Amino acid sequence: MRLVGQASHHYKRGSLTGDLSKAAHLPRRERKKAILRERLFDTAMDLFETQGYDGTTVIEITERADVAKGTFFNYFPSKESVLLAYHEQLGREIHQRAERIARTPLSARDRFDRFFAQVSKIAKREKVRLAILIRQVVVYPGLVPRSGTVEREHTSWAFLWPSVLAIHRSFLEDGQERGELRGDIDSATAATIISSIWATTLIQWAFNDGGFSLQKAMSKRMDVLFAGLARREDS
Amino acid sequence: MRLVGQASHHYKRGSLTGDLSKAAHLPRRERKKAILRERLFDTAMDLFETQGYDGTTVIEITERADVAKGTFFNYFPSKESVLLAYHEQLGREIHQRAERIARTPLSARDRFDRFFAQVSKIAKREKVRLAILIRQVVVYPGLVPRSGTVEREHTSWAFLWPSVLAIHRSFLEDGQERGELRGDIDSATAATIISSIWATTLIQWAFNDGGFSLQKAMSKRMDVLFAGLARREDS
DNA sequence: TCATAATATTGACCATGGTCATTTGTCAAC
DNA sequence: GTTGACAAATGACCATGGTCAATATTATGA
Repeated sequence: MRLVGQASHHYKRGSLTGDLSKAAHLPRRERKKAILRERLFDTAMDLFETQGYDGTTVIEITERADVAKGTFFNYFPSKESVLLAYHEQLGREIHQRAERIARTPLSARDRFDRFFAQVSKIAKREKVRLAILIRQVVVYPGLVPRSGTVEREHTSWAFLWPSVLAIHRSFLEDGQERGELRGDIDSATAATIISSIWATTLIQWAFNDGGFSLQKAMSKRMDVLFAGLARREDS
Repeated sequence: MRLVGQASHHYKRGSLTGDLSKAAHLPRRERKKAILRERLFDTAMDLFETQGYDGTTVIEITERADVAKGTFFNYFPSKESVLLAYHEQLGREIHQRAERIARTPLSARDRFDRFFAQVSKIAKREKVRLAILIRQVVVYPGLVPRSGTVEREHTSWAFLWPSVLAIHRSFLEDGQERGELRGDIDSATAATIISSIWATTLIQWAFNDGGFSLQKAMSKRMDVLFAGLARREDS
């Protein structure tokens, strides 16, 4: 238990909602509300990071944020939902990178490799928090995206899957390089496979306290996936 | 929430510990202890199945089993640990099948297919319980096997991974068919990939209330894995 | 049969996540 | 200013998972 992490505070505050810069023109009530939510989020995540999720009580959070216990639940429906907010934030950041990569003229494999590099960087930065997230809510039904048809098919790792899907699709739709991937595999299947491998690798990495190179491990597995398990005649 | 399932009671009782048949010659104390543990396990799982995990309190379990609340914690260190016991039981059953298949003279793909068929059957039988298990503890660190070196590398889905590994290894060590799989892929990597795909597929299936053919879905994904994502020159 | 030790059962007790009626604060209209 | 309507903060309260010292039960030996 416990998962006490070294308190690394290089986390960019204020990124929970992108609106906080715009928040200046909001009515005072709204502005204060947003600020307090942010403060609760930051306080909670900091405590999670230093004391672990289970080792942190809601009262600790609210005392440090200097509000009453009940106030916390005005802003977050549950203790766990703080992690859900974190999950969304992480997903947004990752997806932004993915979208940029999807527009880059590279081979399929190179696009994925670049994506892995980016995610690895983020994972390294978020190590402790990621481990907490994984332990606590990764398979949680609350993370299942309920929107689109395709999305509904995917159950966990909501924060990776859309990005992988975007990259894979971009490749298929990208006339100039069509044909480098097998055409008979639908995007959803490919994305599911890739992100499930990612998920497993990330879990291993997080629980291993970052004891191996995430990028190398993932690259090795992608080698296998690209080339296939079966022995090839032409080799 | 809730996950109320149709109460399907075709679950073989008394299989929590294989010793229960032998239990007849145990001293009375030991025998009673084993029986009570079994009763608590069965009662708990039945309630989980009908009312969901969160919808069942420990008091409900103990009242139905006609003991005091504290007694429960003499037999299980936590409510969740009932699910851990279930997880182990499931793992044992699956692994037995895997070992038998590993000794069967079939091609690599056929061995895996047969294994999938078996697991699919078990999954169908255990549908509700499996969903509960997944929701509650699948990624839980308590499930990480801490023994062997290789095992420690794998983080979740402990109940699938050893089986997949066994089959894959059996194939590699099986002289008569060596060469059908690429030889440069180590067993652990292959097993990780396969079981992570399995995990994702199972999660999707369980949360989809068994709304698609587990076997077909898995087969499709294995096709991709065996052939590889990259376009092949010789096709 | 009794005394003693070993073990199992019990329920009062605690900590904590979460609820909700009540209180406090904010803002606009007059 | 004063008032009233709305929103937010508050902490007493509840439910439940888990602990533990006290009690009851069973086994053993004389």
